[in-house]
This record gives sequence, C-alpha cells and structure tokens, in this order.
Amino acid sequence: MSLLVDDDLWSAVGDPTRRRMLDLLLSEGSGTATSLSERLPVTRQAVAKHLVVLDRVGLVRATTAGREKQFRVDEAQLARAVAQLTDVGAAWDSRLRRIKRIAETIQRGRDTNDNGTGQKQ
Amino acid sequence: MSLLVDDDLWSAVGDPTRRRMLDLLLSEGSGTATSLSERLPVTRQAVAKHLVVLDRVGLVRATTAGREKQFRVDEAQLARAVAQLTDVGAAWDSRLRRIKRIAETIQRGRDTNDNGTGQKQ
DNA sequence: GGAAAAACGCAACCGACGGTTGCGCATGGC
DNA sequence: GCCATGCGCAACCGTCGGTTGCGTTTTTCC
Repeated sequence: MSLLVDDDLWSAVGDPTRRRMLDLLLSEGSGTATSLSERLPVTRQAVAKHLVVLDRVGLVRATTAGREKQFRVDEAQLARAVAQLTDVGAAWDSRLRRIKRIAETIQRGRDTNDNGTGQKQ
Repeated sequence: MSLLVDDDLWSAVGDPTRRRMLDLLLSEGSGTATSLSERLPVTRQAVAKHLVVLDRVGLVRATTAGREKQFRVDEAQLARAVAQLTDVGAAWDSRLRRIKRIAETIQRGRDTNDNGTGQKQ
C-alpha cells in the first residue's frame, strides 16, 4: 500500500538521457563516456556526469583499462529498478480499476444522492 | 524497440512528491493545494506548482468552486502513464532476459572466444 | 454589514541538477 | 618523443523543486 520506492533509483531512471544511456549500454554490452556521447545529443561531459549518477545508485559498473573506462549495466540492479516501475504501475492500475468498478456500481445503483464525481458547483 | 515515451508525462510522474500527490488524490478522490499540503512534507505553494505541472500534462483536472479549487485525477491519462511505465519496464526486462539467455549459452557452449559479456578486460 | 479567517495567486529568492565550454593531465600509437 | 585520444576538474548558465512574503478574493460569523 505504501509503495516503498527507492527515490534515488527512481530518479536515476527518471531522466530521459539516462534512460537512453541504459538502452545503449544494454544493446551494445558496454560503452565509454566518449562512445556513448557520440550516439547521444549531449556532450561527453554531460554523459560522464550521468554515468557518475548511474554508478552511484549501482545501475552501472566501470572497469578501467588503460585510458579507457568501460561501463556496463548491473543487471541485478536494473532488474530491481524495473520491479519498482512495474510495482508503482500496478498499484495505480489497481486503484484505477477499483475506482472504475465503484463508478459503475453507483451508475447501476443510483440510491445514493452523494454527488461523487464531476458535479460542477 | 524505440520506446516511444512521452518525456513530459514521464517526468511529471518522475518526481516523488508528484507521485505521492497522485497517490493521495487517488485514495481520497479529490483535494486542494491546501488539503494536500497538510498531508505532505512541503508547503502549499510547492504543491500548487506541482498541480500546475500535473494539470499541464493532463494527469489532473481542476474544478473551481468559490474560493476552493478541487483537483482530481484524470484516470485515462494516468492509465496512459502507467502503460508507459510498464512498457519501459517490459522492454528492459526482455533485454535482460535475452542477455541472461546468451550468457548461459556461452557458459554451456564455450565455442566462441568472442568476449560478449562480463569479461573483465 | 464589516472584520477576521481561509484559500488562492504572484514574485523573489535559494540550492540542486542537466548541460555547455574550456582547460589540464594521463595514456597509447607512431 | 610527439601528437592524438580519453578522461577529469572547474566555471558558468537555465530550469526546477522548494521556501518565504505579500496581496486578493471568498467565506464565515458576530
């Protein structure tokens, strides 16, 4: 009921650029700040900042090799993020279903003159 | 594949305070900036700003009655947002599954020395 | 009817964030 | 050894979430 959501994880995934970065890393296996920036509409420095954020919440991990720093997705952590997305979605969905069911019941019943919905003043 | 996500809708839902506001509006049916702010750790003005954002993307609608401005969730639009959450989640989930399957195949086969996944430099 | 209170809107301000430009430093190829 | 490549650090800018302060309108109540 209380939707225990890790706000850090969520907000990490909340940024559209970071989502595209995760998409790229997933589809290509790994990438550096430079390689990712070539496929994104932002500069390398912006990508590097996002990588710091993603690393801080554990969604990616880096392996330094010489002058290159390869990043790849931490699959377990991304799975956790996905679970949170679907959890919140499911919670809202169930509430919406319940509301719709109640609305239909009222529509059928018409015993209560409690003005439940869109009554304009 | 391209995950056509409405960034405005997503970012509206991306903020934790706005998520809590939607939760409150769903569970209580409706609310004003003042009533919501009493149940949130932020001021009325902050809530009012968030309501503007939510209204702009169509997630809530307002009905003014005298000095009060009642907000309620637009269920169809929230349903769209939920669909986007689950879509992105499903896309990542399927990629994760595919990666895991490939990893297992490599683990079993050991014919390719193409270092596809978690090979530490 | 008039004063106080309740609800709202507007504006200024502040810190954090996404993004850019510019520079310096290390590593690798020739 | 030299130069290109990749990265990190710092300064700066606009936007956003949040606050405080003040003014306006509507309701309440004597």
